[in-house]
Amino acid sequence: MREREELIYQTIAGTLLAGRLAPGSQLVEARLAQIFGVTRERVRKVLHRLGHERLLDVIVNRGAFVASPTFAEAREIYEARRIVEGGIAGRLAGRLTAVQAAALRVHAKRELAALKRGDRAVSIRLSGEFHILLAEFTGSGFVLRELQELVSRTSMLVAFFEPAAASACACEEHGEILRALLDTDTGLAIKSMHTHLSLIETRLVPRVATTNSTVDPAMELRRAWSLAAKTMRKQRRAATAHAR
Amino acid sequence: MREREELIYQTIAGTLLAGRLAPGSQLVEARLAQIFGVTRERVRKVLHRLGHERLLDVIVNRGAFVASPTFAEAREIYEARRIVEGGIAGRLAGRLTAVQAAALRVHAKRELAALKRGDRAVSIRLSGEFHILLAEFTGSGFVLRELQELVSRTSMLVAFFEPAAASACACEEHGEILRALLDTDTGLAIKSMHTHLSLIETRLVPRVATTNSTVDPAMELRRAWSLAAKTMRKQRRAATAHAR
DNA sequence: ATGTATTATATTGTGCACAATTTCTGTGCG
DNA sequence: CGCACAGAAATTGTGCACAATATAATACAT
Repeated sequence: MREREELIYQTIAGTLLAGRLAPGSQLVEARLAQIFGVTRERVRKVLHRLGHERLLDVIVNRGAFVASPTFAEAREIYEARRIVEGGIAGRLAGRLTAVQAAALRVHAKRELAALKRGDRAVSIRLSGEFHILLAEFTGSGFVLRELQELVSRTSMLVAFFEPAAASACACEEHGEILRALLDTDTGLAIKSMHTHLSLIETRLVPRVATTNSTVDPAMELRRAWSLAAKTMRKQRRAATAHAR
Repeated sequence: MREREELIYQTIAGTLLAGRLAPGSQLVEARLAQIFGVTRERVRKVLHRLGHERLLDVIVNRGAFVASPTFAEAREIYEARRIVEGGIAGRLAGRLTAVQAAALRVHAKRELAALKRGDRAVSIRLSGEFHILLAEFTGSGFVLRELQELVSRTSMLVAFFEPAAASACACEEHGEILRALLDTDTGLAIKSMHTHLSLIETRLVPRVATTNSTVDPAMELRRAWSLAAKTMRKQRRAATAHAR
């Protein structure tokens, strides 16, 4: 029962992060409960958790709504990232262990490869992971969690404000950051991180009230849920097969 | 009813932050509900929230326990602070507005005054607020919230690992940070913030299993609650008096 | 005496029914 | 037509009873 709740969380969060749900639309507890085949209390808890993480706006006595970030909020998120990732870069510069440096180098190589063969999906994923990787290398669980939250919210912003196309970090910039980190030039590392994030930020374009997709959010979630359930069954089957 | 819940949260959080509760001791829902005069569900929600903020360890099917941080975790918190406050300092250096600079200057003056007249309570409060103030000046609500959480956890650590005495930041160090921020020397600002935090960290002393205070945590909370209720009544009376 | 199975107790977790609140809808009135 | 207002409908919020679980206590066998 407990893992079911986690799976529901993952499903809703994933759908949200992918930007498949229209900002401002309400997620009705009873409806979702029916879809996921659980009681309302389970859904309720998940919704409040997502509210705490600011992926949903939950308003008392009114319900949970898909967050509809303003452009100003978007810029605030990027500013926050400059601050904490700047801090990370500053702390990491000249202090990377050999294995960390190696890991970053192979990561950079994979990024480049994905880019060259035009695999956009992988490219996006890897370019996000680069930043997470740096956070991990600080050794601070707190910092890691924070950055994960920031990256999550960034994904949501990108889905709403970025005109369909690019959305992977420019991978040479990652290379440059890595080079600065390997050197002992703290100032350069911070600066290249700052400019990198600012560059990504400029890709956002302010648009007014995107009232697109009048679709019922429940529909989208039902789809995501059936998909999740299917992959779970597959995994479970593989696990039991492997257990022999 | 809603404000009651918030007041309960504040009461427990405050007692926790002051280090009045023995690490590891359990907070039983039913007991607290009785003390605070609410149903178990209200208390339950507050406890889980505190768990999310890591002031309590909540374990499924077992309950909520006062966090008992290890020394290693303590050091991790300080490292996290170096990273994010380093980031803040780096972002703020040479960018403070006139009013921000002024505010920091009067703050520094007040700190010095409190220190000189030996008012330890005010001194501690002000030295904490200095850091929060800097976070505010980034203009990022996210960063502010993060730092507040870090400072909260620091308070708890100090209560457990610091040998009774000092626990206010050395105020000349704040002065030095301020000076670096007013200048445009980013590197210096970051460095002075780092050394400042490291210096505070060295005041912690690792001690094993402080099995002190076998007192019932509920007792302590009852006391805190009656105090909170009293001050609330006083405030309310003042408010109605003022309304005439 | 010691270790183990078993019952008892204490505590948390959950479903459900109902209360409280907000939103929608229709109606009367100017 | 516009607007206030009352009632209905939809939705969230909460207390409570009981289920599930973990811990403590007890009995029992070796």
